Amino acid sequence: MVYITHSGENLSKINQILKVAQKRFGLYGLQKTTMQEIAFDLGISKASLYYYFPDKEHLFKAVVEMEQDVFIQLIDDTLKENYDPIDMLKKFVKIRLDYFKTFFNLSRLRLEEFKMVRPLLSDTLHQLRQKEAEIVELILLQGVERKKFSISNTRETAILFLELLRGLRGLIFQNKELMYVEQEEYDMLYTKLNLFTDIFIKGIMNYETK
Amino acid sequence: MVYITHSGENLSKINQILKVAQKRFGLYGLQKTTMQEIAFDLGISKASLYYYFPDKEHLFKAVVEMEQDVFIQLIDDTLKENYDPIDMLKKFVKIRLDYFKTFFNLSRLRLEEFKMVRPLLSDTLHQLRQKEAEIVELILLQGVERKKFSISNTRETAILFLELLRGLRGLIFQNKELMYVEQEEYDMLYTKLNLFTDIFIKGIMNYETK
DNA sequence: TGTTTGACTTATTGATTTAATTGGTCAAAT
DNA sequence: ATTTGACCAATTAAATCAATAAGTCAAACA
Repeated sequence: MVYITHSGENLSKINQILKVAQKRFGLYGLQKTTMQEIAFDLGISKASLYYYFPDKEHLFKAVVEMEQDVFIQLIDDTLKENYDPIDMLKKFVKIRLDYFKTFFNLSRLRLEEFKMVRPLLSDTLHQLRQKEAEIVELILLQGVERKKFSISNTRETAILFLELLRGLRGLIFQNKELMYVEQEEYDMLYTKLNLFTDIFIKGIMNYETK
Repeated sequence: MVYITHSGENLSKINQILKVAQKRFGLYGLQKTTMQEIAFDLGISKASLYYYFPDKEHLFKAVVEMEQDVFIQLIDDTLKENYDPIDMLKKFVKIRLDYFKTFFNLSRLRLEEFKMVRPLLSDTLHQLRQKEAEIVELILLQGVERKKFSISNTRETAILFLELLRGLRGLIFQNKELMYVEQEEYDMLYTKLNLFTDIFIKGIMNYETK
């Protein structure tokens, strides 16, 4: 994950840096956070920061990757407790929304900046998408196995499902300059997501062996 | 539609202006098109242009409204020939995509500019959304009447369906600076839209009285 | 050897000014 | 009713310069 591999003793230091950086980046975004500020928060010099991370972008990337790991871990843990594919899919939608709620509202990124950052996070975001697709496909496959779902191409369907979720969420930002979302908007989105998920589930249900 | 109501003789002149303006706006967008250029294309002076339209924004708005009228008319005409709700929904999706294909590829707007233009077109776009919602709801209602669909809230479902379409389309622009879309991307989107529409239709189907 | 730092250079950004372009007005002409 | 050249004000684009932040490095330290 991190650019330079460090010895055991300093892993906590890196985590320390990541935590502080996460807070700064979360509050002010990539552009409006300086390396000096992060160093100041840590009580070290800017030069020391560059000992652990080659540049600002790698540090930012490491923070985002850390956040994604937490998200994926949460999904994995929650789905372990569930066994009904339908419930799993619904749970997935909820956890996913909650994650993005905290993620986006912490980082009051301007949409313009998010565009700048995108190429940098391109592969990281791609990996997250892949991981999400795997999770959803797994759920769908379990549904097919138990004769609950009837899906010809589970991979394609999983990706479609995720893109529909993403698309629905994306509509919120269409009129905005800042990426800040009100609670009310999240509630509305959640209602829509549930309505959609119900229809989608019914749309992939197996009615033949009923 | 147009700001000033003119007498019969000059309606063609306004249409003439709209056509020329559409071409210019389509090629270069709102900002990079000057009133002088449009006037030059028409062979009249800039001041004459201001005789027909109070300002640049109203002219632009009139062009967009003209394009929307064409779209709605095409939808209405096509749906008149069809009577199966499922076919109608599929046709709607296709016509809608075709419309936006020509619309977006003509106007190579920068996404940044589109944001600037949005408030100006706010009510116009809202009207189009309303009209689209009416059309889709009508299709759904016909499906319910014929016991083909089972929908508790047709209005809500129609809006959801449209938002899912919009969201899916919106994903294309996420990585772009320019709003130009390759044919290949449209083909992929069309495949996804079809897959989605099939699942959605199955998701609102009535299986009880089968 | 692994870690830290102040002093330094270079690249970006922000503010400011100025010149050029463009949106919009109007009296006069047709 | 329609058209226009001349005009003004507002916006934009380019250029310049100052300030800030990114990133480097030799030396010090543990």
